[in-house]
Amino acid sequence: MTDTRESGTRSRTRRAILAAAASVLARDRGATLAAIASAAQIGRSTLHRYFSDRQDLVNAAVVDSFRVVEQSTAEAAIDQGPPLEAMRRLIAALVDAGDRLAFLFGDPRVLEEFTDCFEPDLSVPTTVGLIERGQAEGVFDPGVSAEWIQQVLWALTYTGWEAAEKGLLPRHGVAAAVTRAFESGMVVSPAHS
Amino acid sequence: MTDTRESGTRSRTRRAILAAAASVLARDRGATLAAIASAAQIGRSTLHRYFSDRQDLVNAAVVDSFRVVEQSTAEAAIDQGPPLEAMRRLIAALVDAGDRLAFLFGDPRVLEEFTDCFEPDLSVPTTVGLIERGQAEGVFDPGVSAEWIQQVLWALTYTGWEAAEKGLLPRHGVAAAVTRAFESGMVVSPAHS
DNA sequence: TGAAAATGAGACACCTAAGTCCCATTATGG
DNA sequence: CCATAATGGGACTTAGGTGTCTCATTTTCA
Repeated sequence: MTDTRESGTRSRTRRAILAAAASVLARDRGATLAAIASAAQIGRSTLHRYFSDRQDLVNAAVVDSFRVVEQSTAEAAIDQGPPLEAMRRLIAALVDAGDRLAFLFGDPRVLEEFTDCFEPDLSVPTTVGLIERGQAEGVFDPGVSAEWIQQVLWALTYTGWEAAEKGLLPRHGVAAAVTRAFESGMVVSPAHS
Repeated sequence: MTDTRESGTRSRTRRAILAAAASVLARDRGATLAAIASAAQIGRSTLHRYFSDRQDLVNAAVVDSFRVVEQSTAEAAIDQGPPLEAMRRLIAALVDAGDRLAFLFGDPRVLEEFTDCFEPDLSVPTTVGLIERGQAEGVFDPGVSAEWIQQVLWALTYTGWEAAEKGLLPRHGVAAAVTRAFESGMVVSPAHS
């Protein structure tokens, strides 16, 4: 699966670059390659040795971030247990991968360009799958599409990450705030006008 | 308040530029000035006659978008009537101003740079004011800060706009979907684990 | 320890967007 | 109808990021 032909050093450097790219680009999409290299604590020349193009780097960062988020999702075991609890685990996992999610979610066009040429790993349970399971069990709102619920999930998670970034929320309270917002919204009493 | 020293023609052109800038930049932050000028159906030279700098244009677009959103907020009369219904009017208004809101909300750094040097118009009722009023009346969740609720409001509205952009939601259903998500979240039954 | 791998710093040319003028043309308004 | 405002298109320069290359230095590993 992972490249066995790549030396340990190179592999480590590559990871550092991809992580830095996601982190920096999440906060500033127009960030310079020099800025990314600096964040990764490497020289700009070295960056070019790993990724010829800027586009090449962005592509790789997207794929890698996908992989990381997918990994987090997988570790949340969202295909097991009650959907509601699975969702809570998923939210916690997504918040932990905040940088990567912010990078993927932050730019509307990044995702679009890749949803086409991406064949999802079928061995990994999907977020939409969890949502549909929850809808079937009557836990998640069946009145809207699963994709919309997924969008809301990502948006809330991203917002929580951003709020923590700017100090609006404490780091340790993000997952709880997002979960609360996702599950019951912002209105206290059942409000039927 | 508005420039009376500016001719009708210039005023109209200026508005067109600002609207185009918000619309284009909302969808692509790195968009060229030529692209913005093209979207405004004017020449690039003309754009430079109105805004010397790119930064100048962006600043003006932010200020203008603020004004438009503020205007929409004001027309929603959010300081009158039950908070819940006021919020529904506000959401509808924000969705209508989707372009501008997406532009303001889309870039985390745009807002930060301006919150400092911005003195809010005190004659206009504020969103946070509405939220705090609702919290005081026990309608909105008093367990979290008003600012966080505002962030969630904006995030959901933005997500609704974006979903409509990519065809995930029908245009006429955005306000309803956002309102529903804001008020009751995505979970059907009252879920107390 | 010695060879190979990996890196950093810098020099360099290139390209694109940005910003500045200029001039001919069109639209506006008294 | 005419003076003037407003515009569009194009030429031009500038600035900054990008991509390529070289060479000296450091690190890794057998």
